[in-house]
Amino acid sequence: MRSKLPDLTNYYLFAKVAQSGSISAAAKQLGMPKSTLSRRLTELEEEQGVRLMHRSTRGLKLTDIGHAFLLHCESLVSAAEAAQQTTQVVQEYPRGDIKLSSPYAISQTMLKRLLPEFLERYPDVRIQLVVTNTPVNLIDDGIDIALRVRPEIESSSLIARPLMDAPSRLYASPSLLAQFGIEHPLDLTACPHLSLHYSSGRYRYEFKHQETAETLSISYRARLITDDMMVLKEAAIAGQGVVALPPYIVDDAVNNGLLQTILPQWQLPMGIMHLVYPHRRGLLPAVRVLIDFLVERLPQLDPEV
Amino acid sequence: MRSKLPDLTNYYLFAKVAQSGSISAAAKQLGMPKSTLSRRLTELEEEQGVRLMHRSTRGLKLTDIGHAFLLHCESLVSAAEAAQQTTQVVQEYPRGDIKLSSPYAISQTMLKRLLPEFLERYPDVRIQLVVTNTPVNLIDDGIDIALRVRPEIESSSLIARPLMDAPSRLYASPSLLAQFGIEHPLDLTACPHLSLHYSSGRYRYEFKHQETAETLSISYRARLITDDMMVLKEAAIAGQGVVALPPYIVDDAVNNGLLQTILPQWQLPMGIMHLVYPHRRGLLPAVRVLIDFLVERLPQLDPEV
DNA sequence: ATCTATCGTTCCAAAAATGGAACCCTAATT
DNA sequence: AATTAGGGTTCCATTTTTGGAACGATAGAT
Repeated sequence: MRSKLPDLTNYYLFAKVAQSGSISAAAKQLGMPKSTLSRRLTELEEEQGVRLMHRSTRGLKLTDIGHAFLLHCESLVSAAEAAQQTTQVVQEYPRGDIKLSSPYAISQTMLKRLLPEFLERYPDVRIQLVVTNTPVNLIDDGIDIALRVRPEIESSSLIARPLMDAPSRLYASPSLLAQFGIEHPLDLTACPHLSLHYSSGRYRYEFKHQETAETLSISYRARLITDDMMVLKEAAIAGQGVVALPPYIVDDAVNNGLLQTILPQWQLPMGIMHLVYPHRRGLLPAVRVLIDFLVERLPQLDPEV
Repeated sequence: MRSKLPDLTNYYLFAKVAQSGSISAAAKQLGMPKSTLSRRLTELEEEQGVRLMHRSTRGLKLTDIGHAFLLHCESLVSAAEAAQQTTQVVQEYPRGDIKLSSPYAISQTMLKRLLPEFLERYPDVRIQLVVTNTPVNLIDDGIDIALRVRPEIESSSLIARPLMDAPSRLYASPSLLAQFGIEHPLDLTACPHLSLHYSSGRYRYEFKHQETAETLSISYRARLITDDMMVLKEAAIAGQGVVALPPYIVDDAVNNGLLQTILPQWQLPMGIMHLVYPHRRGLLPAVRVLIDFLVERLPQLDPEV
């Protein structure tokens, strides 16, 4: 434990004065009054209990100890300048490392097409893409930007930017539909289901009729539960059950006739795809341009898989 | 020119906080209120324009840039500690380098006998003995202690410690005295002289009778002028002239009958042997003990050559 | 689900640092 | 020898910083 903590700025000032050879010259160079400089050097000497420089009317002269002390002060100044440089260089233009978090689905359908373009445009930016369907803690995991799809944007200390609506629809294979003719939500109680994993444990469809606004809640027990939308898609194509997925995931399969939309009149809760980041202030250029890039390009992305 | 100079203490505080993992812990460790610490870290981030750490209710977590910044801060702290050590280690006990200045005469008759004892007593002290008869500028030449013999102690910004009176007396060889019977100062106008070099150019004896207090000033032109008292002594022994010298230089020659004291009733101006050093405050132990040693031992030194 | 301990931040009166002017001192110049 | 220019120091009203207390927020415990 230290009873009195030293003002390291005095070390820096001492180095400057030693270089200049006089307090007056150093004061002019530093743009500070010589009275302050004089006082702080005296403080430094008293704090150290040692005379570092002899005063005369024509300037200063370092003592032997002053010389030895100066050597370390100079390396201190170098370290300070190096530290400063690490923070300044990343602010000049987009450069440096970004850690981006995304769910599988978005990564595989969208980011894989967008990120190469971004990297091309900003050659000094490196991206670490963390793909996971489990919720991430931006701060604990050191994430700069996270892409999320949630029923609503949760308030938190993070900044959120909505990107696009992410509706889900029900899909099934023609073969399954042939087996279970599904004309109404209540018909779903009879057929098998596939589902994303919900940590809440609430496996149910919250339907709302798009014209009558009638609501209907159907519980189900899924035969296959996973975080991987692509696995669900393939299982659905194989006729293993009904599944709720975002259209952009299954559009190609629908176009090819491998899957069909079920109950188009009944809407499922809308998800909102958005990105979050820790704060607006002190946003690095690299992070800022990636946010801007994603905000601009993701909503306009043509879903063609 | 820098418009706003950074407070390097904040770098140090940041390093401490990064180590501790929280502001509260670091505040306790540093013995400062956490409000100050919090404020100064915020200052640091604003000054750098970058977020160095993410705050949460359970502590702090460095950003990537914070980590990079920390590396340099740690080397800054190391430099500061090394600097501090250079000033502290010489204050613990007498150790380190001393530059001591002395005239030839004192060096050859006194210091040569005293310094070995001092070095023996303080094994971690090194002495650089600068022997010269020309006046030295303590500050320009980096002298810690200077021995001087002057008619009076000049006032200056230096600290002076009187050691002993340094009277001069007139000496000559028996052969010279046989040739020039000297019974009165006026007899000196006829005989040859040897003299120390006086930059003032005033070569004269300022006599004062020790009983009548009568004064008498005798000018002379010396046949040999030098800074080296030993040369003068040998020349006097060789019968080349009358010379004014301190007794301790010539005592052995007087005892051996090689020289004789002239005009013992007439006193020459007293010199004062003293030592000077730049300041009392911040005196290093090594310098202090050498001063004490010289003040104690030099006056008591038995002149036996 | 509620409570609690502990974190970081904010507030504002008190304490400390600041800096322009005046000052003293001495080396270099006249 | 007298003068002057240029250096470091001191003074004190002003500005800035400080730090104990109150506050707000949240992760972990009950």
